[in-house]
Amino acid sequence: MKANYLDELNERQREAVLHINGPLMIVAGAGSGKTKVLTTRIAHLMRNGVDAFNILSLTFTNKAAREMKERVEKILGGSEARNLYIGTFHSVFARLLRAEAHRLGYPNDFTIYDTDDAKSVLKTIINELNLDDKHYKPNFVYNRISAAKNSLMGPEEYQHDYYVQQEDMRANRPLIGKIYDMYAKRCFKNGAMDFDDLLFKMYVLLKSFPEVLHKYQHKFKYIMIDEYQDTNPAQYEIIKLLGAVNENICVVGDDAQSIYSFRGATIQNILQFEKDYDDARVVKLEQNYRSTKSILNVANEVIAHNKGQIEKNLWTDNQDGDTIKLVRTNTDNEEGKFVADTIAEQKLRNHYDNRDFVILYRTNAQSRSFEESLRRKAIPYRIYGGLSFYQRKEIKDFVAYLRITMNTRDEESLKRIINYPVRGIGKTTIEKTLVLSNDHNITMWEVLERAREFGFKGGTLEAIDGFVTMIRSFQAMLGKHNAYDVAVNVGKSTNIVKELFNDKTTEGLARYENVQELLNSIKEFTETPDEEGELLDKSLGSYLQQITLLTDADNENKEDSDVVKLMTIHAAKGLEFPVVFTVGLEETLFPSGMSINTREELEEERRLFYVAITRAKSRLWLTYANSRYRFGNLVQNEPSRFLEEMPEKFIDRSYAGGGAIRNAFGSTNGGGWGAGGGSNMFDRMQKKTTPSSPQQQNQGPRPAPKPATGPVSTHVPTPGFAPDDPAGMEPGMQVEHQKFGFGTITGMEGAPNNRIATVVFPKGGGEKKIMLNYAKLRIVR
DNA sequence: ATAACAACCCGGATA
DNA sequence: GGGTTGTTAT
Repeated sequence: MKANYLDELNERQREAVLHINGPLMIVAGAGSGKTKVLTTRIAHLMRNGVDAFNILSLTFTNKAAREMKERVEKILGGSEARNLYIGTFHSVFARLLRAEAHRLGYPNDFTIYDTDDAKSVLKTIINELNLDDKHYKPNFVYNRISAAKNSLMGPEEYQHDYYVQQEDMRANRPLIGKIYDMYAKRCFKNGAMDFDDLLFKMYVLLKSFPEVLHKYQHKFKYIMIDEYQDTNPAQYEIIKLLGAVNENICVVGDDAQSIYSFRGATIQNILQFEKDYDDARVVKLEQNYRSTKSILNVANEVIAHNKGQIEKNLWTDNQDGDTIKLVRTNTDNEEGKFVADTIAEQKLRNHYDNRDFVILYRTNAQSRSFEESLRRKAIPYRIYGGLSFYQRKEIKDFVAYLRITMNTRDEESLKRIINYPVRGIGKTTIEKTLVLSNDHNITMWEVLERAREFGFKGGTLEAIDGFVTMIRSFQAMLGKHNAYDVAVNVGKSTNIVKELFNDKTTEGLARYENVQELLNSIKEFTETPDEEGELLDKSLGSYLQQITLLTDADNENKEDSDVVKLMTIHAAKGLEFPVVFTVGLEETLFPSGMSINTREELEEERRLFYVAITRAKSRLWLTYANSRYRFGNLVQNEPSRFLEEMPEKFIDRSYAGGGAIRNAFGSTNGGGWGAGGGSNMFDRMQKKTTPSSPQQQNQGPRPAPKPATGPVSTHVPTPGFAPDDPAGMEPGMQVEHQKFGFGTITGMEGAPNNRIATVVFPKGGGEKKIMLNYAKLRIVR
């Protein structure tokens, strides 16, 4: 062990580390060395005689857990760190529940349903109730149920809670309680828990079985919680229960970075900590080691617009650094192009690698224009988020076989693969099985097992028996072979691997490779020592429960490859990058149009902006576009209100054109470039510029980012551009297009209600087919 | 049964 | 625009 581990800490950090017994709250500002303090504290506890087996450390992401474990190991040197119980709330509780599930009537190998599984179950139930799933949208219902569970409200209470019922009535969806009830029963019948159940049932378990609570209270004598500001009431109550005896609870958080209220998190948990534990020690980490003064000052001033923060003054010894660059472009595509150009330029000018850059956006859908522009410039990139590996269809299909092998109650998985690959068990048979299972109150699997008895005949009976025999053969393997051998056998017996192998299309090839990758991951799982806790559980059931809790970001193998990263701001929390582009800073997008109705919502958006800013170590670009495509049509947004909240001193607005942005803010016509607005004004105030590409402007002595290619498709529409009725358009006419500029209609085809014009745009890339219902054209003459 | 095509929906962030 | 679901044609 490093003897001098305390020397590497500043005074505040040391204070936090040295506190051993009793409740402790560490208020850790962005970039203040939070992880270092947490890991050093764990090491310090162990140094002072605390057994690793008695330490529980909970995080929100697998990545944070992994990192913490590695760093503790590094400080301690030995292998003792292996005995620590470090993991995400969900994965730790899944493991504990796995050990205790029988008490709740669940199989120990219960299935964990991800969001898609859960919504699919909900859709089934909604249809069973003869409700319209356009009105009772599974997504909406799921969110309601999720919120209920996160505040520890079961179906009974939900249906009898006056306030909740009022809400559902007002939303004209009075039957959500009924759906919740059926959903809970269905999940139980299926032997399945969804993500929220992992918290909810954990609470129920501890509350209902004092001996279980007692056991874990004495096992986990020291508890640490990372990102405490993101805990929800369920997590809060569980922590409180577990820590009630020893009260050795150490929470770390930053109220300024609370961005998960949609997941039920309540900022109250951190604000109230001192009231919950009256002898709590509070330590504030206020020195930032990450960012330049410019960046930090901007961040501080932005967050100061929120009310009711824990008082703190984040400061840094780092140098002033560059100003923050504010960039306005005409369209989302130009925004993408600007960012790609700037990355290329910065790589040359300041010798950055691709891995030094991150592009942060509010919504995943924004990634498209950046992907395109990066690809065009041959800059390698990777998008984080979106579909996780385990959400791909071919993987879910394969995993469904494994799930049904472990847990035959799992109806969702059964339905998924009962006729995949096709084996002659069609819709009618499945329906019949379903009805029988409901009538006799048994699982579908039990119906299939007793198919003959239930009157199935001929080819159908044969097919069913074949299926049952096959699944049983997998189950028989479990005792004698490891998870990998079982999985390989599943691939063979079902013919899935062969079938994918024979598919020579590009997608088929990718699917085949994905399944191979799945098999590899199972192999790796069975062969490597356990990551988390002392439970050396290498079973297939354990594997299945873990993978559902993995996200895209946990695909770490490409972690340090030299690529530009693209992700949502949410996904970037806890990370840092030398150069950050925060994009799409427009009203209705960021802040989201859905979160501007209450102060609470808006403040959370602002905290999100704060998180985005504080990811940057040395350079920060903020970009926004006058107009962008959203759901297929062009919309125009004003610059984000957050841009007004930044101190002028540290901002370089010359990229955007200082006049232009101020005009947009003060504009009475409201639009970024409405009639007589934006572009006109912009022209007037920047006489020397070419109006076609405002993002390339360079006002000061500072060198401009010089995009390598000229503005090919950049066209600034005529002031007052408004589309004309397509009905009046005929070949020969001169028209104007928002992007392609002026052109001539040379041909017309298609039905009267869906006419397609052929238009030649001399400056906009030649001949194009324009669907008149979609693209807006202005008739010039 | 599958492929090709039309209709429809989406409002967001995640373990 | 893009992804998914439903419908129709072969």
